[in-house]
Amino acid sequence: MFTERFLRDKRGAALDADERCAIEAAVSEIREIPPRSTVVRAGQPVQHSTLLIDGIMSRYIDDRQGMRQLAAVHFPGDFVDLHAFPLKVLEHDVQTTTLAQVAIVPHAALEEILAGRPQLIRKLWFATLIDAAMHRAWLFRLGRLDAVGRVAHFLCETNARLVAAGLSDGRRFALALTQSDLAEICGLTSVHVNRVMRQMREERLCVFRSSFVEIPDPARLAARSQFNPEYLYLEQTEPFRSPVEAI
Amino acid sequence: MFTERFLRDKRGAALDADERCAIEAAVSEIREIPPRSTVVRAGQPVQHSTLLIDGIMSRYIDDRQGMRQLAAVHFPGDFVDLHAFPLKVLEHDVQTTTLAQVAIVPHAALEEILAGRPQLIRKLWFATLIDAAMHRAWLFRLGRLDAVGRVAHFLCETNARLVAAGLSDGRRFALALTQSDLAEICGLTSVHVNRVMRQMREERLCVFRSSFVEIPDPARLAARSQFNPEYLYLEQTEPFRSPVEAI
DNA sequence: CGAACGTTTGAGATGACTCAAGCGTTGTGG
DNA sequence: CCACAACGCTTGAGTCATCTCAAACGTTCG
Repeated sequence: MFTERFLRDKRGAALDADERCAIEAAVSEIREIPPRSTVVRAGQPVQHSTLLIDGIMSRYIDDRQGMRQLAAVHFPGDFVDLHAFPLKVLEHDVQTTTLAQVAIVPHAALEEILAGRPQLIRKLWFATLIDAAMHRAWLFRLGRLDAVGRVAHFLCETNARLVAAGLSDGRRFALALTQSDLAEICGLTSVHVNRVMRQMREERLCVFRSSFVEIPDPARLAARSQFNPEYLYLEQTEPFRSPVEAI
Repeated sequence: MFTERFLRDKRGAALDADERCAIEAAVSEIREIPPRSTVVRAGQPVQHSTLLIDGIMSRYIDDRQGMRQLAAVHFPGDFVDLHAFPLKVLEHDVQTTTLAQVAIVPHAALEEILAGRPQLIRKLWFATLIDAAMHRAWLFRLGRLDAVGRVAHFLCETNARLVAAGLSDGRRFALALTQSDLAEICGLTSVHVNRVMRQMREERLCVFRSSFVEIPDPARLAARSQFNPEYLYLEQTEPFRSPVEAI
């Protein structure tokens, strides 16, 4: 079901059968949303949150000149705008990046199922704090890495998350992002992302072509970008060790 | 008392008398911590959280070459590492920046007072999500602003937060940070921060000297840095309007 | 008085940006 | 079924913001 991937593989926060049933019961609707559609606009009251079943969504802040900075990218299993549940209003926009299938969870229904389940509240809180931990990793990426490092760091993170979601084998995965998306994630221009991708290809760090990422040596990519998966609070971090490190 | 400033001025999340009493009862100890002391180290289990009463603390991630990226700066009234309560372990370090006076809240005691207070849980959750919203604003700052914009944005944010805490009159406030601290906040080198400060002084955007900040025209500084205080979820945003805008 | 620390300035290097153009693919309407 | 528009990718040339390295200066504190 659609709660299958939510919090799975998160250290000590995986949902039990009752909690999954409860969340599924709180879903009012399953919906398909076209690509590049705004789901939540900054400053507007939010009555429900969306659990992403399929596709990619993102959260971002625009500047006055039309430049955009992404603050998060969401993959299947993410409770995209759960933040809006305690906050009531968001200060940023939420958009589908690709065609997305989502489960709508009205806040009123969420409120009801949380009534007798203090542990579930704690797990939802935990989930939002992992988002915050990812924000911090992104701050490190933008503040202290060069262009190649930033892209590499993002791809390491994405690989790790998709492995946890069962959507990457650790070296290859589908990723329906454009070079412009990558630029908005990494605080770069799309032109420069293009040059970075070429360099990474030449150095055999990673190949990103036609919505597909291939990482020949995940440990080398992680080293280049100082990627340390601790902040994802995953159950086990084995998949991120290279054969060389593991020996 | 030391809970006086916590969540004050936060839209719809201010503590009531009972909640403040409860938190104060949960405090095990008031402590002074010398400047530049590490309070929490990444990866180590945390048993208590610290409510900052006086001074400045910060949370950061170091890279391999000794460069540091701050992810948050905390002022009096902030529940500094409340994140550690649901997370149990942090993925970043927490340090005092100046001499700090803190109230220690053991997680076990916090657990007890939360038992019969679902509203308080919600408010603590809210408080951690405001930190996440600040992280997003910082991402925008690092990803899309130039050096002057970044420093200006940080000073606008700090001014707004200190106004809410009663520690700034909206134009002048004490800020015991070095130019190196500012560099670690803004993803710059301290040398460049120095040049930026000079430029801002020359353009009368703001003067930062001997731990004191003076902003002649807050609206102009906000415009230069595209600062929009929405993400701080403050009760009223009046103090951030310039006389010109207000008319 | 000297050490430590923070600030200030200069000169030169470089990484990322801007502007501009061309190319390839996809989808759509004549 | 072709033409063309729209979009994303690629590349080049030149510019500019920020960095690095280096040195000097001021202040504080023991």
